[in-house]
Amino acid sequence: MSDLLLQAQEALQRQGGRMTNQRRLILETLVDLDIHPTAEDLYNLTRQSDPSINLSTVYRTLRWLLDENLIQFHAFEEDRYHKHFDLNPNEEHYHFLCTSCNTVLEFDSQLVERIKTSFEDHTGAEVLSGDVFLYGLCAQCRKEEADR
Amino acid sequence: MSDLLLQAQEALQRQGGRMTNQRRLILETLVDLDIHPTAEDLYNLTRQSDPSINLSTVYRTLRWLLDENLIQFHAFEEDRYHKHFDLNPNEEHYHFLCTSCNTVLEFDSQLVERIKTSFEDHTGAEVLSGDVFLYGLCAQCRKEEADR
DNA sequence: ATGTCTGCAAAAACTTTGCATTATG
DNA sequence: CATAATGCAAAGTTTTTGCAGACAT
Repeated sequence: MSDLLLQAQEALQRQGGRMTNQRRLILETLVDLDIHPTAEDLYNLTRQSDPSINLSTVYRTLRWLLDENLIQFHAFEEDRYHKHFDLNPNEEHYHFLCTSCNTVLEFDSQLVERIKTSFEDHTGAEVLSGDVFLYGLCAQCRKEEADR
Repeated sequence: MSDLLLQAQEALQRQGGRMTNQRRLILETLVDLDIHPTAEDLYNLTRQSDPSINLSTVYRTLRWLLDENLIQFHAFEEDRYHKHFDLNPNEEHYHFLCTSCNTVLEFDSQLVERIKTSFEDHTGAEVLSGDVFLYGLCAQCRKEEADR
C-alpha cells in the first residue's frame, strides 16, 4: 500500500477518524496521478468511480490532508484560481512549469539544501521547508517555437 | 523616479493608456512598501490618501501590472486566500516566510542560477524565471520559542 | 473631443460551513 | 449504537466584469 494511504490510516486511527469509501477513493486517485490536480480535477476523476461523490467531500479531504501535513499545495503563477495538490512534502522535489503547455516537471537538487543552510547561517533562522519553482519552456515547446 | 513608475509610464505610452491619479497612487504605494501587500492591503493603504479609490481599481491595476510583467505575485502556503504582490521579477531575490510571525525576509543566492542551468542541461528546457520559498522560524521567533 | 479609466454593483470563481442523513468502527 | 463523515444547499471570501459617468491626452 502506498505511503499516503498508510499515513492517512495512521492519522485517522490516532484521532478516531474513519476511513470512508470517499476518502479512500480520493487518496488512491491522488496517489495514482503524476500530475498535480486541482480540487476540481480530483472531483472529476473520482466521480468516474463514484458518481455520488461531492465536491465538498473532496475539499474537506484535501483540507484535512493539508492540516495533517500529508500533502502540499502550490499556486502556480499562471493559474490564478486553482491550487494544485501534491504528495509527500518530505521527499524533497521541486517544480518546473512550462508556460506554454502547462506541463509540470519535477526535479531534485542538492543545491537547495545548501541554500537553506546558507540562509540559516546568515540570519539565525531555522528553515523547516522550502519550495523552488522554475518557469520557462520545456524542450518540446522550445523545439516547436524554433520550428516556426 | 522609480523603475516601476517609469516602466509603467512607458507601457502606457506604448498602448495608448493613461496615467491616472489612482494608478499613480497605487504604483507609488507599491514602490514605497517593503512588505508584500495583498490587494486588500494596498486598497487600505491607498485609501488613506484617496478615500474615493475603489477595490476594483486596485485589482484592475494589479492585473494589468501582472500582465505587463511589471510585478509578480506569490501565494504563500499559509495564506490560503490572499496573493501577495511584489516588484521587480527581474532583480532576482527570494523569500523566507516565518510561519510564526508571518514576517517575510528576502534573500539572494547565486546557487539558484546554478539550479536553473543544471535543470536546463538535464532537460533541454529553457528556464525564464524562478522562485524560491523557504519556510521556518525567524531568529526572533526561534529565540522566543527557546525562552518558553 | 475621444476613448480610456473609474466607481459602483452585481456576478463569477473558488472554498467553507450548517444541517439532516448515512454509515463506519 | 454512538458519532464521524457525507451530500446538499447556502454562505463566505477573493477576484472579475458590465455599465454609466468622469477624466487624461
